[in-house]
Amino acid sequence: MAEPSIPSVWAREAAAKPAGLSRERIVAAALELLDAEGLAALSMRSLGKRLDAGATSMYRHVANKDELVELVVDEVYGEVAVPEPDGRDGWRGGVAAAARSLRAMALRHKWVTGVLGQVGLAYLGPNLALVSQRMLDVFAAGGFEPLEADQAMSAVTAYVVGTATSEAAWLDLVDRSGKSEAELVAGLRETQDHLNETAAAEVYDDPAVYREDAFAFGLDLILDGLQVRLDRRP
Amino acid sequence: MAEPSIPSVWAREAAAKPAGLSRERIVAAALELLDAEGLAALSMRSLGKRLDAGATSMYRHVANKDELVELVVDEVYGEVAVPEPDGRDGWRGGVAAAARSLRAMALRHKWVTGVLGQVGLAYLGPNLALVSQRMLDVFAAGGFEPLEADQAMSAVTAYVVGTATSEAAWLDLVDRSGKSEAELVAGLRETQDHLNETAAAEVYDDPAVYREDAFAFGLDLILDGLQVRLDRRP
DNA sequence: CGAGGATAGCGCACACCGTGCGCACCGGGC
DNA sequence: GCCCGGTGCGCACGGTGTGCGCTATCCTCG
Repeated sequence: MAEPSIPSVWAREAAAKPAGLSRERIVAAALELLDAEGLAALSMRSLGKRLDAGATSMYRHVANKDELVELVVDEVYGEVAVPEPDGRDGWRGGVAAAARSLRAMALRHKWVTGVLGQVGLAYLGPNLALVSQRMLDVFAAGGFEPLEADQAMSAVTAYVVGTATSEAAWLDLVDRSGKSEAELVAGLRETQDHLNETAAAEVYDDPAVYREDAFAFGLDLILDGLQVRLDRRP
Repeated sequence: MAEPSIPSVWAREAAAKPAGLSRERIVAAALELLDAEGLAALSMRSLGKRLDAGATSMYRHVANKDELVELVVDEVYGEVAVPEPDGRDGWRGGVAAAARSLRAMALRHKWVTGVLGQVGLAYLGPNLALVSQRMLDVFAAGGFEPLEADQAMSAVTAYVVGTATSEAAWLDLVDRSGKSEAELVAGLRETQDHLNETAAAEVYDDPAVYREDAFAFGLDLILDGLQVRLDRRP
């Protein structure tokens, strides 16, 4: 108010609203929108609204909606942490940590798995490539041959992504239903007569804990399988 | 041609164009369309055209487009073959066969993985439920406890679906590009400097064989891991 | 300082989407 | 013969991604 007019105007322009669009700002806004409202709620129009921009203004900075989404996917891949090769937990600890980090990312951004199924990422971004490379390094440091390392990495990521996909879909269903996870399980068990599979899960108080244990179980299977392969060496 | 006229007319009505819409006919047409042109090409309008029907005529038989898609998904799950428990290949052979069958189905219908990522199948259809149940039976017959069997099945299907998702996306990209798989790999290796992961794959003449070997590798990891668990028993 | 060209943003328009609604028709029971 | 439940359809509405051409702004060069 009573500030000297010139700097205050400048400051307000710069701080409150970055004014100009830019690739970064667009990607950041899209990420916010996706996290807050899900994949279906991301449209160029809604994104424009969030940026105080017109519906087609983003096309100066981004070729497609598809390209935009790929950029956001790569952005969140930047959150995945892969330990250094030769870390003190060995290859097994390193791979497990990376897998958990990937899973955590996918559950933090429940829409990613939906995108992975939909769009065959045309050009994998730098962050995704980095994660792959670093996982390969961990396997290599563990003594796996390049071909083995490649296939092992594919197996681990396929498992993690597969798990996360089904979990994300389930969680999405849960909070679209409005009920709690436990209630919904109970309800399903009534309507579907054969579901003795999840019957096994009822010993768990907390469904989230069950899901986490199930994930760890499957991950251990793969890691044990890799260990077997290592032990069979000359 | 020279048939008695009355039965021939009747036959033509019944065989050539079933005339009336029905859930089955709609689902069958949707499946054809999906297999032929992919998920993006399925719209109520295009489906109506294929059925010589109006765009909204299907809504008498199907609640939603989402429900329709779920029906089609369950339909193709009917193609998945799970061996009898106690088959002569043991639990390991049975699970492997089921996994291969599931993978083959997903690659025959490249759009399914896209759907699995998108829609949290609200009510799993009978065929899907049957496949799950039969896989559980195979594990049970192999001596796994119910909880273990449940988690093992989840792990295997997560791995298979995860693999199929990334393969389907890749294959989709391939034939959208118009080039051959080998050409596209070569092209990508030039633009992306770090891809020494797939570098390992170049020893293979046939990319399809590589993909199959990679799948078998990961599946064996899981099965070995399960064997370890079994051997560790009292 | 003034002019000119690049570029960002926007509004409009187009073709397409899922789907609610009410009308027309048609086959079977009283 | 009449009625009536259900089937199919056309229309319309609000939404989508995005191509196109206008305007306004800002940077550069004379």
